[in-house]
Amino acid sequence: MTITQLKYVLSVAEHKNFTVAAEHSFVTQPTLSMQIQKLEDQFDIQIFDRSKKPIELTDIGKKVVEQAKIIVNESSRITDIVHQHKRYVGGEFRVGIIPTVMPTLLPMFLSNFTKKYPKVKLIIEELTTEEIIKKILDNNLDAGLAATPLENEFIKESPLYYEPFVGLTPQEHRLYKKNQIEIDDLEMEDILLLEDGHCFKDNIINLCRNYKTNKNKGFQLESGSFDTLIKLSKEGLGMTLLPYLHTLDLNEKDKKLLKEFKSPKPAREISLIFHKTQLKIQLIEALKNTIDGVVRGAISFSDVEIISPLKK
Amino acid sequence: MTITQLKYVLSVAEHKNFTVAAEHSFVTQPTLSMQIQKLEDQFDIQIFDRSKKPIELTDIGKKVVEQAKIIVNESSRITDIVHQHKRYVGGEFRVGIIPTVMPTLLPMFLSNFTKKYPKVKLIIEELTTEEIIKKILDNNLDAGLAATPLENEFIKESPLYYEPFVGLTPQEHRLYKKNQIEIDDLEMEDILLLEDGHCFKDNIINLCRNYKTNKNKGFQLESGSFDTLIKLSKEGLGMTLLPYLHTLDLNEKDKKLLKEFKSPKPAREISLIFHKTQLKIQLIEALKNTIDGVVRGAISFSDVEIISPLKK
DNA sequence: TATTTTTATAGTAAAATCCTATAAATGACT
DNA sequence: AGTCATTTATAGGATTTTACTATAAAAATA
Repeated sequence: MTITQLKYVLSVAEHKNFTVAAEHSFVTQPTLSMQIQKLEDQFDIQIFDRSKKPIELTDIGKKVVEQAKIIVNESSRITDIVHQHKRYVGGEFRVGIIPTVMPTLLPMFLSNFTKKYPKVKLIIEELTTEEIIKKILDNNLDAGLAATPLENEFIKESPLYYEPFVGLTPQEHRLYKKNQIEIDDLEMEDILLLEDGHCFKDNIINLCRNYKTNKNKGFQLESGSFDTLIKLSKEGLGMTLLPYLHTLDLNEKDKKLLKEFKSPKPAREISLIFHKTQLKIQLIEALKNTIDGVVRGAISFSDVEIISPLKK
Repeated sequence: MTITQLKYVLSVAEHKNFTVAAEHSFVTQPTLSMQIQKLEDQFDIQIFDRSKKPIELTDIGKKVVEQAKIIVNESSRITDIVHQHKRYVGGEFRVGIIPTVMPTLLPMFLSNFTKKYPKVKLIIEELTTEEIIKKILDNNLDAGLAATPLENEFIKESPLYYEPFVGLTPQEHRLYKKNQIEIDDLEMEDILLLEDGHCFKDNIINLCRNYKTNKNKGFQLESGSFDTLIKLSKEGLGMTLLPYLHTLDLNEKDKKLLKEFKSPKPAREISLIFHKTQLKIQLIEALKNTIDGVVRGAISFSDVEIISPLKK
């Protein structure tokens, strides 16, 4: 039994197809087929049921795949251990970023990072907080950028910045006249929210819920992007709340609609998160330092009240 | 990197010698040396400091060895998983037995077991309870026979029998006249005990401590074998306590010195113990069934009071 | 039935692994 | 220091393994 064979098995288990699996493993299909056959012969088992289309795992195949995952995963850690020892900053670095952070933060640090660490192959994925956590725990992701605190015992959080919520009120809105708004001013019913899955939505819900009972009237509108929310808001459908960094690239006209909160401003905490075992710690620290550097100029609120991003 | 290379590394780490390691790996020394060099070259590290005699691990070498242990261990589990699926009862089966159980129990089941399961290569080691637990947790042992309960969260216990303690009193002893003895009769000071490390000693200490404060006078004599204790006892140095099965092969003269406890007799619980993950579960169940079978005829006390084998 | 897609097999080239023989290095001992 | 013994490294070749190309066989689709 070799690690290579196990990788081939995992590839077929993933793609349910020998030909595709072979391509992803950068070998020809006969090579992969024969190695898997060898493994099956050695243990005298069938890992795959080739009669089904698409190919299925047998009962014992499922167990073997589970164990193979562990072995391949643990094997890949040796490389990390060596890199860590050498303080080598390079190799693949897979980072997940939540959608409400991606468009504002990524442009700020991406080119800086790739220039400073040319040997790192940065792989960025836009994912929800739940997906990021799951992938970090499964070792399918090396780090994530998400709103915290997450209260997950296996995940470590390293806060990067506090991003206040900023109100955006249409001219007809009851709060339009106010210079600054307060949490108590908010009425859950007339706030336009992002669709489910975005932790920013949960941030807002928690923000309101902290100070008054949620009347639970159901939200009239849910959208996946702030741009849509802003447009709808300007149509007079209600106010909305934006994360601070998103307000920076509004046009001058729209900026007039913004309403800051009174200090301490309610804010979300954005952190670099990663597995407690701290694999690829140099890469993580390199990324943290890079983001710290670019963020310092753009956002540095300290007198804030952190709102939880968790569904209650 | 291959699993074979990692095994070679572990072998050298264990034996601190390439030549010896090669023998234990059933390859020639150049083969092993070259494979280790290949691994070192691939990661561009030195795993071993060959200038030291005997060979030492480098700092990074230690980390690599730790990870290699995990990988090799997880790899070996695949075989177990396949065997388990096939309900195959065979292969190596490593069992640790505590010294006070070994001589009485092993002869009872050994030949039965090897006859019934000729494909199993049974490897028996005499070890203390602590050593058995450690080795089970490290996957250096598949099962153990020890006094329970152990209160270890990773170890499962499957009780086999309850073995009462039996007193042995010399003729001059104050208890010699009694027909049956009671726990309250015991005086810690005049009981001859096994030396430290035997859980049977802790059994006895717990037995006495349960009913009267230990006067902590220090024990006059400690020995590693019951035979010695019996001889010393007959010299008039005090009474001693034996596990029931040990009393069966005393000569007739000595048997007259035995004093049973009143029911419920204090007893130790002897269990088959193994890792919660239940690797090699068929083998474990095969062994349990075999022992159950032979034990039923020899020992079947039920109205007993189980004494803890743990140091308090 | 013909066509396409997918997996298995055959034969061969490339590579990796292991062996024997031997050199080099290290330590021990005279 | 010089010799011997022990241990690790190197060289060269045999064997085995892995991977490739080409193609057959099987299954699914049309």
